Amino acid sequence: MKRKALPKRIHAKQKRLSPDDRRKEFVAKATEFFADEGFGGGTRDLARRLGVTQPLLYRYFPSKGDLIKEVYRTVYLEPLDTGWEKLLCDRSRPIRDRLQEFYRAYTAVIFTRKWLRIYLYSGLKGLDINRWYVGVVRDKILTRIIRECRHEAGLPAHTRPTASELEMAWVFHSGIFYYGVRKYIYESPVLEDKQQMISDALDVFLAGFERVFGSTVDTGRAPVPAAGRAALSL
Amino acid sequence: MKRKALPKRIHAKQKRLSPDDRRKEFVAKATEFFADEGFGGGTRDLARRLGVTQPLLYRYFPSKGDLIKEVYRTVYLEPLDTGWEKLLCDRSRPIRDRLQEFYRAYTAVIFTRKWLRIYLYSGLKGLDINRWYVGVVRDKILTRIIRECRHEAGLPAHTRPTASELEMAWVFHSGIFYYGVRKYIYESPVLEDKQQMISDALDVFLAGFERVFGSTVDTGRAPVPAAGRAALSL
DNA sequence: ATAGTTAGTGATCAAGCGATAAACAATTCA
DNA sequence: TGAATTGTTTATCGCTTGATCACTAACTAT
Repeated sequence: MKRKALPKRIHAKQKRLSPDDRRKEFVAKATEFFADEGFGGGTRDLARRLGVTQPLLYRYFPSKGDLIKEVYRTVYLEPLDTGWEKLLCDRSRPIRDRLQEFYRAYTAVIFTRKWLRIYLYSGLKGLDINRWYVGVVRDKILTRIIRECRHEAGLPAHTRPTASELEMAWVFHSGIFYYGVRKYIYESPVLEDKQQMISDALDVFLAGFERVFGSTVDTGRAPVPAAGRAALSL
Repeated sequence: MKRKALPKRIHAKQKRLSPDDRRKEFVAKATEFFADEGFGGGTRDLARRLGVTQPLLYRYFPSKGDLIKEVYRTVYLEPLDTGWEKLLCDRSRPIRDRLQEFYRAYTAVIFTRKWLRIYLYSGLKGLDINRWYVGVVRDKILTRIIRECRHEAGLPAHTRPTASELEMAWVFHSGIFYYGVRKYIYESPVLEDKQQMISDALDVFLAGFERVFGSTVDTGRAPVPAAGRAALSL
């Protein structure tokens, strides 16, 4: 591209990017690379994919582990905190709309081959950042969802969710999450229309939640239907 | 234990097991080992855990890959096919009981650190056996569940499930599945009572399914409530 | 007992790994 | 222009990996 004089040695490509751009490029492509190969992938293969030589990586990152940490940081933190909490709590809109929009936006971020694979790999490594992320989902998302569901059902919404309620929110959330795993990790055929999946899942969850945990306010049913939470009879 | 005369060399332990027992022991412990370390774990570490030397592995398995294949086989195939299909289709019992018992049994098999980790690792490798397993779950479990749900809701139960119905079964199933992942992979606190989680999830799913996909037969509601499957309004 | 078979071991190879040091090339500034 | 600086490569080190080979010791059959 931009080469003044032919160097004596035949260096196929010598870009000489600004350090900051180079670093960002390294982290971005390393994310893809480790998503594909797992974190056992070699630094030589990674460098080949980057179009540079392997030792150059060590000018930008002290060790492979540090590069990986940076990959984690960008994957986990970059897409987060985009006003989702406020969206979930905006009671001027119907709860169903809020949840639908939230999950549309949330899945638009995490339903990529890259994100899901890095997430699963880091989960298998038992990393702290993964535990932290699970905690964030629980406290910032699921707890709010339950609060809003309670409010909708005419239940007191200011107390902390019960363990059972939280668990149901997890089951619902994980069900949606696994749609992405099936599609991008297992590469299994899924319902092509993601929005409909979310919509249906929401319908099932909201209807079921109210019926199982809801009060008598607007249903006329007993608070906890006997058939609904019956003990296992076998 | 059983040593006639002290050998000249100090061989700490020389068990000399029958080949068949040895092989089984190797596969079993290799499963645990790879579940812990991932399939990148070294053969030397594995051998150390087995209490033998590394070359001995190659007397029983031509290569590390072959050993791993055998691990897959035992993990995936061994616990399968225990009459679950018949259980699901036994219409002499209430559908809720059947599903509850099925998921109690199913999760008793797969909710182990070992099973879940091997499953996730193999999924990330994109192995055929993993795709096969996903197909089995879809055809042998979820399709039957939907058929029974339809029967329960007074819908025709002999036609193949729609893509939407199948997707909802996946969301439900995955939600339960991920309870195990949260507990054994992320080691995150979960609702201690697994049975209650299953029970509640079932209640939500059954109530929601009937409301979203159900007919008018026993509910007196419109077949597809307008509010239930409304298009997203944003 | 003794010969034959085979489970198990120690030593080692070639290849690949992460990481380092020194040489070189491109840019910047005097 | 020439010196200093910094990005990039070549060459290489020490270590680990999967795999192999020759050998030893335990079991089996006669």
